[in-house]
Amino acid sequence: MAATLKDVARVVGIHPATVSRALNPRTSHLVSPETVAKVRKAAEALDYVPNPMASGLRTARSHTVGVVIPDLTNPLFPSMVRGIQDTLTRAGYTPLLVNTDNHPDTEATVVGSLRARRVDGLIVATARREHPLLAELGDALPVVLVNRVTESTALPSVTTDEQHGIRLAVDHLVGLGHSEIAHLAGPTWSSTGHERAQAFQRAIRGQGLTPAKKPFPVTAWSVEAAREAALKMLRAGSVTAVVAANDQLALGTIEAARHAGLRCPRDISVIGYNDMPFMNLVDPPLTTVRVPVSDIGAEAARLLLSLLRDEAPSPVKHVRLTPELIVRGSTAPLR
Amino acid sequence: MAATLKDVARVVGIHPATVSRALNPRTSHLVSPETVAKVRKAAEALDYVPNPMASGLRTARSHTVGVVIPDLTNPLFPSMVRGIQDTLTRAGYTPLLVNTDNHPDTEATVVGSLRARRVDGLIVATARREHPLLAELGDALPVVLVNRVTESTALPSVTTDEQHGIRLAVDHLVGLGHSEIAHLAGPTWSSTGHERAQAFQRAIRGQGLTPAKKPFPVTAWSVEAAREAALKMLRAGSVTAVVAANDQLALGTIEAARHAGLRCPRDISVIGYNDMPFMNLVDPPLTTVRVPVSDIGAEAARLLLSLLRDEAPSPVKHVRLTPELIVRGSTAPLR
DNA sequence: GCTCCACGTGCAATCGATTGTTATCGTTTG
DNA sequence: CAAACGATAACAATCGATTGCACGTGGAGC
Repeated sequence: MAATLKDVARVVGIHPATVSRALNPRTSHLVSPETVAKVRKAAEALDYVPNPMASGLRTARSHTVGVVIPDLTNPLFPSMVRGIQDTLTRAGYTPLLVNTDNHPDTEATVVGSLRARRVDGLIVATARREHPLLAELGDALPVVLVNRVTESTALPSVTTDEQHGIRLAVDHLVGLGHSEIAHLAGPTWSSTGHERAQAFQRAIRGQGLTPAKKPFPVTAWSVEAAREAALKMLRAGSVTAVVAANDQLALGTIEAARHAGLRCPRDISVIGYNDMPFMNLVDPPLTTVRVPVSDIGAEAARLLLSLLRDEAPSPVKHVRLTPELIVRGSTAPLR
Repeated sequence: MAATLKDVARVVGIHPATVSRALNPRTSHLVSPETVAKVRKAAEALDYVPNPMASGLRTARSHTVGVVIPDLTNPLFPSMVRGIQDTLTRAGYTPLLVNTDNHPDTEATVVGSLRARRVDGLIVATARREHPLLAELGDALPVVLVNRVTESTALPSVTTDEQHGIRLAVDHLVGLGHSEIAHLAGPTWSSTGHERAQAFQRAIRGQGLTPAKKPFPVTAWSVEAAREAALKMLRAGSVTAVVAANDQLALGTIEAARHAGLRCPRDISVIGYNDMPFMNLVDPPLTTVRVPVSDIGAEAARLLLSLLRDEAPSPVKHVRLTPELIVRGSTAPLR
């Protein structure tokens, strides 16, 4: 049905190989300009579209990139995926999206299916601090980590400056007069959870305060997990403000506070992290650290593309973007 | 690097063609059980994974499906996409996701890229009532519409019962004592906008009421567009309740009401449609018609898979799922 | 007037899997 | 005893694009 190189060649009256060279920008200098013009015209007329399976078979490159995320329905990821998609597509690559649901087994399966599809590279948003699989993958094909990183191996990554983000949050609260500030930490297996917790300690000490008791890490990045942990935290001691490790945890904290008879922001201030969609419309509108999610995706795609282009192995590169504080209604001056 | 059929054949000491037949469940009956067993073992040992580009080239099937959505960052779609992904993946197909941003030109481009990739079929969530491109596509390959349908041509589809959903909303409001109920309609180019508007008229008349003045269609499914249209609507006459054509429009309506000095639900009740994530956390928690978004996706994928399997053209099939009313805080009895 | 080179193009092999046709073998049967 | 048969498996062609190599032509240089 669809036209092939041979069809174009027949129309122009030349050999298919010449048509191939003429149409490929990298080799078209080998063909006379007149022939190139004729080939272009004929290809256009036949609406010739190269068959990626044929060229992929020959060149062993699929022009396809695997994108591994925990779960597309987590509102953090759609923007990131858009950033990735837009950048990859513009460069002629097709992203293949898979979800791991944060299960290492599922991850192994879906990554397997990506490799079966012969993806040229991977963008991985599911890194854990300990993550043996990633080391393996990094040896086999270009891999870029987004958002989270791993300690298992050195891989290029695009992340944000957690240190800075958390400091913005803490400084904001201190500026409002708070001194009894607690951190509801993310899962410790996640680099973001870990780094934000450390950044919190540093920021607090930087303000001449002492960290509230012990850290309160949750087991999952979910509203439900946060609710329970926050309840314990609130019972554990007097706290007038909470820096949550992400927006879900902040929402859970607010619910827990409400459950404990505290009103936010009147009795307790809460700050989130990420600024997911609709966080301006929840009750109360959430003060949060905004992460340039779409840019992270775009940057990761660019990084991977550069890896795919270069033959020579380049030094492992880390890109860090800067978050900003968005002040809304969930934080208020200490009364 | 990776093992091929030939490698497996060499290990077993037979011809590659036989290995191919042994490994393919559809042809393995042509090979003796003992050979099949030996082949399976060798394939396992070499960790042979078939090259989809090679088999796709030969069979002219990519085992790939295009999924065309307006915009992944619209919270309605991630769930739908998950439903599609999970179902397709289980069946050995890989979804290729593209965004059109509701631009027909962008759509033409991205659909073009899908066809260049030789997708075996399409799942399209961007149908407009007038949509010439869809007729063309439907002739060229299997296409299933989701959520929205078109009048340009008859294509299989998976949608919800708008009639029923809107009736649930209207009946709820009437039950609360409202009689001056308006509809903030979606764009008329969208079948959902159109059908919900018609369903509204019917439901109102079914309650023995008269529809409030004229319809108020917005130009886009956005909070901003809704805000403006809702302002005009509120000025146009007394209204105690609004059925919005989707959640974004409901949010815009609530903002407009607030701007006009009305409190929701005290002075005005508002109902949304879809029940996007976080609609339980906005202020006030949104009463809305919940659509089984993930099921829609899964059902569409199943429908497409059946089309891909059958050689014989089957009659065009339409699946309709039933929505339900979720009552929250944005509706209250008429005072 | 000859060699040599550069340029443009053709030729043919190749990527890995699939599939229609053919060959082989052991067995059965008239 | 030969032909026929069924079951396996080998052979070879094919899908469409790419690419190393060979070939021919025309022009430059001596």
